[in-house]
Amino acid sequence: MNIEHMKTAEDTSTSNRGKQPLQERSRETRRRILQSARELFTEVGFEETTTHLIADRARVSVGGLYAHFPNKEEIFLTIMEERSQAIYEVTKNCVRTIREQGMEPDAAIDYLFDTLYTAHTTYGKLNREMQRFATVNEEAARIHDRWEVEEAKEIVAWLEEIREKIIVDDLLVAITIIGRSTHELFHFLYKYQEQVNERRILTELQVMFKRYLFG
Amino acid sequence: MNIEHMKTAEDTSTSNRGKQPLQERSRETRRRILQSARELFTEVGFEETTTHLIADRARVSVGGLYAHFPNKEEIFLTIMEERSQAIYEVTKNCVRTIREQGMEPDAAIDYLFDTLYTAHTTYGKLNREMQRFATVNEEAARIHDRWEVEEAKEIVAWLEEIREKIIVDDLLVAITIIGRSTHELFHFLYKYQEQVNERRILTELQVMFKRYLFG
Amino acid sequence: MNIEHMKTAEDTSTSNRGKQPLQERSRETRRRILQSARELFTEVGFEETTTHLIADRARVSVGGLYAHFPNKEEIFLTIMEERSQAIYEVTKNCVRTIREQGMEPDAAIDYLFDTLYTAHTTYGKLNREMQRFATVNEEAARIHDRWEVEEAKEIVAWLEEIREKIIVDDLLVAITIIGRSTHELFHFLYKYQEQVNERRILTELQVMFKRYLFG
Amino acid sequence: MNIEHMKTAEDTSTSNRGKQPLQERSRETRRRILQSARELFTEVGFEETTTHLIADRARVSVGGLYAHFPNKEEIFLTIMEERSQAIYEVTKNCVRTIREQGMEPDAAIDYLFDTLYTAHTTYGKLNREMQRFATVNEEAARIHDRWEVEEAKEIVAWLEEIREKIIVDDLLVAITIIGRSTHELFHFLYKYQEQVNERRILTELQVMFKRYLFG
DNA sequence: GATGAATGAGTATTCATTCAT
DNA sequence: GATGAATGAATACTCATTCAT
Repeated sequence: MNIEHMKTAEDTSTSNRGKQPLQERSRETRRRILQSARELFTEVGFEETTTHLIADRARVSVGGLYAHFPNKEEIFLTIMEERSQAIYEVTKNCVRTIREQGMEPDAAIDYLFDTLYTAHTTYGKLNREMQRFATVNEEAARIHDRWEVEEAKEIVAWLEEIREKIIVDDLLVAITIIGRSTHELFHFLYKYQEQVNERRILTELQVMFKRYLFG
Repeated sequence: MNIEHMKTAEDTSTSNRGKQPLQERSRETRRRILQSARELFTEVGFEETTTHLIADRARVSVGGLYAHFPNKEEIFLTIMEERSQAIYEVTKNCVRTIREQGMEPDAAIDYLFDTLYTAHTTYGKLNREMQRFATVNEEAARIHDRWEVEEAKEIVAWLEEIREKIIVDDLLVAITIIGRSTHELFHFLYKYQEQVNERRILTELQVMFKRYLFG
Repeated sequence: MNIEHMKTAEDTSTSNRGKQPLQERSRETRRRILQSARELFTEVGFEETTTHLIADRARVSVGGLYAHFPNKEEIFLTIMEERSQAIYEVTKNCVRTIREQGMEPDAAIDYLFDTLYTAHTTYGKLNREMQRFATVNEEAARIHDRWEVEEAKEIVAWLEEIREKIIVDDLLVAITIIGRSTHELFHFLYKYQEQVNERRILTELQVMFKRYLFG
Repeated sequence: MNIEHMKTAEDTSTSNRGKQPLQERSRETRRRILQSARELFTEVGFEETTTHLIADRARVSVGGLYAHFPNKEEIFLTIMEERSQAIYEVTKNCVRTIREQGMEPDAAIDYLFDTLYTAHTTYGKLNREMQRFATVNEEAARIHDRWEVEEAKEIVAWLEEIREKIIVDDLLVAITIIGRSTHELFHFLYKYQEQVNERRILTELQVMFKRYLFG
């Protein structure tokens, strides 16, 4: 992850992952496959999700799967791409709102993290599976890193605008630390939400970041 | 993970995972099996490590594996237990040294994190695999949580001693956040050590935690 | 084996053991698998028949086996069900013929046992394997008992019609004894057919039963 | 099984099955092995009884087993021989008692079958396992047949003495039929003793044989 | 394009037997 | 003689992928 040389996500656009079917019926089938796969990856993880399981749930034949995707891995990567982009969009919109409403830094941090937490929670287990996959699979690592950089860029751009209020030297390093910590804690909260005080921990996390950024 | 009701790890000591062979030859074999398995789990992860692979590398027959461990899972759990305890011991010794040398809080944080980072780096990928395994396997989750609690207790005990210097309300919540963030960043550093400025990020992490705890 | 509460076999019909494939090619494969398995179970018994052996002989891949049956056990049970039903049909038809032709009891017994012996001989060793399997496997025991009861019902029904010629009190007990003895002797004859006078022993068995039933 | 050319069991004496250890300690070990194996074969059958199980129960090492017997099969055969002889002795003693007490044929049949049933019941499942083993293993078949002939000879000898009361022509064939039927029914009674009227069926079996032999 | 039957290499695990100590 | 650690061939079963229809 070369955080220095940021490229925009569009450069290496992923829109042509798998085949791009021309007909409407086919697009609908592809959608159903992705939907089923996303559910299954979320419920039981990548390894435990068999191609038969995906096909059955999508009401497609196993062979049909391979008309749309070259292999199971590529199905996961497609979903990973989609999902990463979705999270990026949330961040981007957050930052826009913060700007438009001229939020105070403290309030902005609260707003940003609350929103992201909600976005994360929807596919809690899938996020973890994506992170794990990036450990094992080169292409997944590329996707993960690319979107992480995109997200960082959005936030850094905003922080630049309020640079004088920030006591941290290296914004990129700061965002890296904050980003990774956040993801880990989000996952922790997702997993132990029954046993810990979710709100309490989320708030404390915001306190830590505010103290770090603004003193 | 019930961080409130802390038990000491010794209570549920794991020293008798697998069979305890009587003969020296057997103990040596067991050691070789664990060594090979540890290497393979680190290199390619749990799923990709086959029993034949472990056996071959340990210069044991497949059957031999099963004379020492009831199944592949138990081999992993044994290694996980061992490794978790080792990390805990490092923490414990750190805290002792901090106390004995009467270190200043700031210096203590630096010392603690530098030491832990070194300890982590040795088996970087294995740590991640352990964390992932805890996601999927109940017994692994128990081991993970148990040792995490032990570690937290050590650090909290020290923080209590310098309570007046700390501006955080809930020490347990603080340690949870710090602990999780730390593990994640350690893993990040391990993975990208070639591409990022390791020292720079580690220092910045310490800065964040110091600001959070001491203002 | 509750011989008192007779249900008809049709109630718990087994026709849907394994998957019912839709395509003709698939049905043909299933037939080949059952054929090979039947041969092998007959030749070497259940334990010694490996899934690879069945697959090879059926000119199917191992995986193919599992597309048609969930496991090796179920293959055996399917064959057992089939075979048990076949024997039952023979009995049923015998009794019908006896009735239609108004056979004398003595002649009827001769006819019944000769016919059943022929039916048994075709799969002599398989019958024994089935009996043994019923010793070890609950479902096999159920199948065995169910069809034994069906057979007994047919014969008892006929005996009721000629009740006044029978000197035995409890027809059910009598049929149980006769049935079990018959199976055992049939197996004996099958095994030692080379070394003993088949006809001689079969005749003598009929004599014993006639004397027992009719005095 | 050539029932015509009867040899005495002593001819092919089995006394040298396995090694004949000289020392007392060794004989004691051998006894313990056979005892454990007999129990296990009875409880779970031949296949399910592992050499480790036998060794553990006999408080011997696995290797120790092989000092006394060349393989697992031979352990079974030794037990089979022993057990067959024991049953033969019961029959022999029965016949002696019948003779000494000058029992009437009817009473003698009752006495014989009641005694044999008791003898069988003690190792019900083991008997079945022996019979099954004789199906699969040549040597086991030889043992089975040899002792069956011995038993038959004892009974035939007695029947010869009361020849004028017997309406059956060929005593050997009669005894074969009776013997096989008896074993099968004994096993049936052993297996279903909870669900059927044991006494009722046993009595009826005796009735059948008496009618057959004496009219 | 779609189907689903078929493939077969790959997996964890078992267990009778051997043999160095 | 005895031990018990070690062997390794063998087993049932899985599943991503292919391909004839």
